[in-house]
Amino acid sequence: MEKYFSTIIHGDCIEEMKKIPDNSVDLIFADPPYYLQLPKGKRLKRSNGTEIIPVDNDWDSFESYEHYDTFTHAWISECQRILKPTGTFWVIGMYHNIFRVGTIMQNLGLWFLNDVIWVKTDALPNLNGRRFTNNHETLIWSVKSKDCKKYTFNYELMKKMNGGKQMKDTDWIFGLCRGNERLKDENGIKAHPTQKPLKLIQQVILAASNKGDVVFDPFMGSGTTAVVAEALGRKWLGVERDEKYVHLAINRVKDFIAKKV
Amino acid sequence: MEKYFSTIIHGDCIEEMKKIPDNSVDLIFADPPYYLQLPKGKRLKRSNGTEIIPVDNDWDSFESYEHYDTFTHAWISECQRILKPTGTFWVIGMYHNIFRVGTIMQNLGLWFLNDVIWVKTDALPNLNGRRFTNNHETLIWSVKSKDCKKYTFNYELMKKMNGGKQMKDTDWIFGLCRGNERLKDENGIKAHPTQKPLKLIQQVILAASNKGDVVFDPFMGSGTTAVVAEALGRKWLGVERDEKYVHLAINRVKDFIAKKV
DNA sequence: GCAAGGCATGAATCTACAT
DNA sequence: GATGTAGATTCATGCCTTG
Repeated sequence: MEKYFSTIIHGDCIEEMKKIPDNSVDLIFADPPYYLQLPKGKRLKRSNGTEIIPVDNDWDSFESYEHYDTFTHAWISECQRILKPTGTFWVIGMYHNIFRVGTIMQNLGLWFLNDVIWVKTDALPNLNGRRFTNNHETLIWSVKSKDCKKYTFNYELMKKMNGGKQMKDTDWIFGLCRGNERLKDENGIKAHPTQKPLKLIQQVILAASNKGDVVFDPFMGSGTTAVVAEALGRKWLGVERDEKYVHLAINRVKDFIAKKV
Repeated sequence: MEKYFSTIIHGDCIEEMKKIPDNSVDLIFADPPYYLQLPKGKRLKRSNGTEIIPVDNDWDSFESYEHYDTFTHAWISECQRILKPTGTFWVIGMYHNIFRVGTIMQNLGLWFLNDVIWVKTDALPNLNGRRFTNNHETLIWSVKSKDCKKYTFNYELMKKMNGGKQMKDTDWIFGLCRGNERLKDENGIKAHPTQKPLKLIQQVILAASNKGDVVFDPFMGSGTTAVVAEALGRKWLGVERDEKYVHLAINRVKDFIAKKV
């Protein structure tokens, strides 16, 4: 286990998790593919003619709900296995996928503590006036099983961060990841399509882990979990399937450590 | 069909829906049992010693997730059948049940428009400091199938009600049903454990139906959907299994009509 | 240097119509 | 019916240019 810490493993998360012992991580944060089912190749345009770049990456493509469910069941059951009885497991998603994710979690015996709503402050408006603006994502917060009562939750810290009042599942109000925080490629284009804001992950890690705890992320992407865990003195470990993102995340963490020292 | 309008049918909603023709209702609002899985007989107490009355009614008891799913699949597939291609179907729930409900809806081919968050302004605080305050419920808004594009949505009205800006899925901020609005029995105790606020149902009906449309509610409970539909000039129809609530709702609607005239 | 305004852009299940 | 093209539509934020 120890040899792994503070590294991003390039590989399939299910295969890599199989190498991790039972009951060995304190906190899991997972940002899996959402299976958006957007039409391939079609681009929505703003009135000024600029295009909206959708998430139509290969990693978000599945043949059917059934295929998505099989994949989801596989990685979630590994997460459940490696999670300590005192640990907690977070998954983020949207209405496209979160209901399926939640059902599979319950079927596996994971026990829900909350469904937390990340309310966005600067989401893309609905461009055709046929729906309500899609302005939030949902985080499911769970424990390994119903009888896990002694999980880590820094209630008082959350209360303090919320101005002295008990933090609610709807008090998670953050902007999207943009500006200088958003990683860009050599052409100035966003380097990862779904980079999450530091503040969001920070709140998760502060709420549900302590210094020295092991934080695991099966879909490391641009490495936000790694940077926040490193900054907050947690041990961490991540898996990422796409080599391009592995390099992105490793460099990001290196940069962060270099600037800190 | 016509003979049914503006009535509350006493019976099992699945059996009663079977009598309703295909493609015949414009809007369905459903507030099904949440399957809270609270321990029977246990009562939480406030610090002043008073008891919190939980929802532990028989209608919320199921043997297992599987039984809940079977029941859910049955009533939702009937709703899908009776819904017009131009109509929309709303279901409200919490983290205990909404993920299962959403998965079953997707499996049946219902297509999601939004998941709307009802943010409460006066929810019960978390009493033991082991979770975030549970401050919202989730409404899934859907159409009969993916290809139903011409559904009713009063976009401009919603925008106007939201101060001239596009209404978001997180702009649904209402207090709980309390005070004079909350129905009481002869002893002054709440007459129905989960009575929904008028404002919430009003926003649903205003958003997704027009005058003269048919609104259906398979779990009528205290009759909130009936009262709002009546007030807004919609035709309506409801089913309720518990005879006590049927009488409650009928009297409530009668009172409402009497006061209006 | 500072204020004002221009402009780019965000996990998006788009709609209507013609062929 | 399936497929392709044109069209209408939006809000908050932050960086950058201009004055």
